[in-house]
Amino acid sequence: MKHPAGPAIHAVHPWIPGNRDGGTRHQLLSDDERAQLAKIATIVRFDKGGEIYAEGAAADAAFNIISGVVVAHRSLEGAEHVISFLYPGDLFGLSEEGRYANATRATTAVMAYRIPLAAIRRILDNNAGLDVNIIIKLCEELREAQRHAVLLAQKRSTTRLAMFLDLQEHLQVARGEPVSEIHLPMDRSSIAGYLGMTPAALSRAFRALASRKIIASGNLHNVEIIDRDAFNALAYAHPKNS
Amino acid sequence: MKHPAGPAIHAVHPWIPGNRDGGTRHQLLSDDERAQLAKIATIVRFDKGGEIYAEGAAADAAFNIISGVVVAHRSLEGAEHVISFLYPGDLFGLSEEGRYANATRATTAVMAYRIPLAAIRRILDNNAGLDVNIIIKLCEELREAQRHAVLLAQKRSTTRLAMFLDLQEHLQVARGEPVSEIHLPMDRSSIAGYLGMTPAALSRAFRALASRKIIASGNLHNVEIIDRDAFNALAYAHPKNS
DNA sequence: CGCTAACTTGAACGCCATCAATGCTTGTGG
DNA sequence: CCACAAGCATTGATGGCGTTCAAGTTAGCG
Repeated sequence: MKHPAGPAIHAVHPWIPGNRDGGTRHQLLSDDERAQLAKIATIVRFDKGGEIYAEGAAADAAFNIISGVVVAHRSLEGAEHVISFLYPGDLFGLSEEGRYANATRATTAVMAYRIPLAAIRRILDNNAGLDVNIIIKLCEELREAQRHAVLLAQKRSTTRLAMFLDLQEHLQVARGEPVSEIHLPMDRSSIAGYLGMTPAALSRAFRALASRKIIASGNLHNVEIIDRDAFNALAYAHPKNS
Repeated sequence: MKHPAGPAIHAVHPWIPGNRDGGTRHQLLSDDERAQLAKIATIVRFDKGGEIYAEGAAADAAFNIISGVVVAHRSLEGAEHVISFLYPGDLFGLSEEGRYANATRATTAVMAYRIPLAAIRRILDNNAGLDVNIIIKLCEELREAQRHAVLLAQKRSTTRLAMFLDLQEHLQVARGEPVSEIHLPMDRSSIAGYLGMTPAALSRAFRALASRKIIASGNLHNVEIIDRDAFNALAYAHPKNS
């Protein structure tokens, strides 16, 4: 991951039926597409906690993460609602309407490609192969947003937390990282914002799962699932899949 | 709307900066694209309450609504979470992975074009102009899913209801329908499922808004906003827009 | 016109928000 | 390397709000 060849977009393929929950992400861009994008993209760096763009600002570029984690959020009168967590291989700053629909902030140190929107539009108009891949990526983001909504509709905070941990674990698998422990790079208040609850409630939810011997967490950013059956009973109240 | 020329997809344009909340939807397909799709599409009809496809079923076709309203939902152990309401001009059955990710049901009588997925893929590969429009549509669906998540993160049921009514009103404006009253074609339990609460709580929320003279509803499927300022104070706790 | 399903209303319980105080850890400067 | 400070995370007590279950009412459909 030192010297990447250019922007990289990862997604699971929406058409090819994969194993339901073991869906692996593929690189969507060909080598020359990456090279083409690399010519117009610049590499930008953000410190931990740094703002990438503000909600409502004029949208002039999209971003493609090289390393680090970004959190997309909207601030609504005091409280901050987290829209999504973005990882390397993700593309953001695209699904807007002339202006950014939400703010983004680096939740760890971040390196990213910055791709001017005008260039993207130009490529979309000329290049036939690229846009199908963007469609695939958008489908993935859409499915994730809908999963997020399902998560938020749950009433018990332990259920929401279990579903969140399950989601993070799946993402980790898809990225090809080891999964003995679930890694949570973001801080507690970001997780709370994503789950639609307060940090206090989130802390209690962690404690509840830990005291029921379902999870164990040494440090703040790592969680291990001990009782997989009890965990699944919480997280999979819904899709009878797998 | 009697004899349509073929499938029609409506969406607000994500790039052209429109007036923020007065965003009007445009027809995304050219006449010959519609004609081309009409050749491979069949018209199907569903009774009120009829299932269009089940969650997890093999996805073999997408649908484009001609008339009526469809509700996309996922059943999680008893409770039914509503993902979205789909109106004429909407496209669904697309953002999946070989299988449908959620079930859909006609919440009113529905007429729709049924477009085999294989045909869509074939067109996407050959036809350069069509896929940009699908990207636009996907961006719109994505934004809506994210708005839905923001709505679900609200704690007070009256806030969620107000945000929902606001959303429905905007959709009605975008469709070019009169807006003196907000029309709600779906039944209460579908709305409750969309808002992540029980029908009982939804009923109380309606009553609360009515007794505070913010809304008035004669019949079950029509609501009028009486006190616009108080309504906006509830529904717009967040985007400092327009 | 009667039936059935949907919606409303009521009472009690439980969960989460709130507010505030304490404990921990991260980073900074001595 | 240690001490300190500032944020972040946890914990405690209380109250409000929505769920639950049940009964009553309305509306829609044959």
